[in-house]
Amino acid sequence: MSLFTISDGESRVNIVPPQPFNYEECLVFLSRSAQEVLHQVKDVYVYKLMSPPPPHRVEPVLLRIGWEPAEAVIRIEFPLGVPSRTVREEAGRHVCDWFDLGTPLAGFDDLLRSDPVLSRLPSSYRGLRIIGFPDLFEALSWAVIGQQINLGFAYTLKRRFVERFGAELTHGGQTYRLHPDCRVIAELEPAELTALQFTGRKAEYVIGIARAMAEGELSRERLLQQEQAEAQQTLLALRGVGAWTADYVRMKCLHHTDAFPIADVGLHNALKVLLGWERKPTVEEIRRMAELWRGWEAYATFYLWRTLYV
DNA sequence: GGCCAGGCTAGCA
DNA sequence: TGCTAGCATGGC
Repeated sequence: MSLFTISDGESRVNIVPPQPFNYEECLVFLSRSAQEVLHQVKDVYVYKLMSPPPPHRVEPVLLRIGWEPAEAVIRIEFPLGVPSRTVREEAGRHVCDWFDLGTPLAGFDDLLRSDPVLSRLPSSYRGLRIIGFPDLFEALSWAVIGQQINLGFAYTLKRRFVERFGAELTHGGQTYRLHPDCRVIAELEPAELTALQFTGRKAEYVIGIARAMAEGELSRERLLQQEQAEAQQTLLALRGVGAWTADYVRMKCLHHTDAFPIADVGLHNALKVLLGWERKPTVEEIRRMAELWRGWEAYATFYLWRTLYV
């Protein structure tokens, strides 16, 4: 049985999310960077372009996602016109995937109250879900781009990458964009990415990953069929993917709630502040405090990151 | 100008 | 298996 219910209202799609679910908190996360190019938050709506599933590869579909408090539903509308039922259903699945509505949060909810560290988090976070990446190539590209550089510059690189190689659609004076397709990136030479100020290494990594995906050696479907540890090994075998990236991708794309990018600098900073320490905790110290989080490390990390967004 | 940034690889002991 | 130099660049 599915945790969420999608109903097709002909012109729009309603999703009844599982409890707890907190749309406001999801908006905070989605608004965290003014440099984001793959979605826009306006008022209480999120706009996102979705590539329709094959064989419906026609135009990308613009989604307007909102919250209907009276009915407690997530509502998806289609500003460019109502697409076919198949595409509407895909849009429903896409949003459920993006907002991680398939994960029952009751266990983590208990942890938020009982854990000595996590109970320090604002209770207003309750119902925040891991906003992820339905697209594996997007998840891997973003992780590689963000390695060892400050986030502001990471967003700059992503914006150039998306604007240069992604599909776009303009509506009402606003341009909406799709993440570049792996088949496009697979054909590039590193120089075409270093021209955007990717380092030589990042250029090689992203193109190598794109080629593995374009050739069918690597796919989200296959990773989802694997056990969590096996998926980790599959990801680690990719050049440019270390433990942090593999955990990040499992957390944000495969919905693995035990994924734990423990070396993450943002996680360390968040814990330092939350605990009121003078220094950042060591990885060993984090490992010990995370013993109680077993199975929920990904959500603990995501909630700790949330403290960094003011 | 120095240090840090949502790390990773290759080489070495 | 474990450690580290080197990578490369922007932001502060």
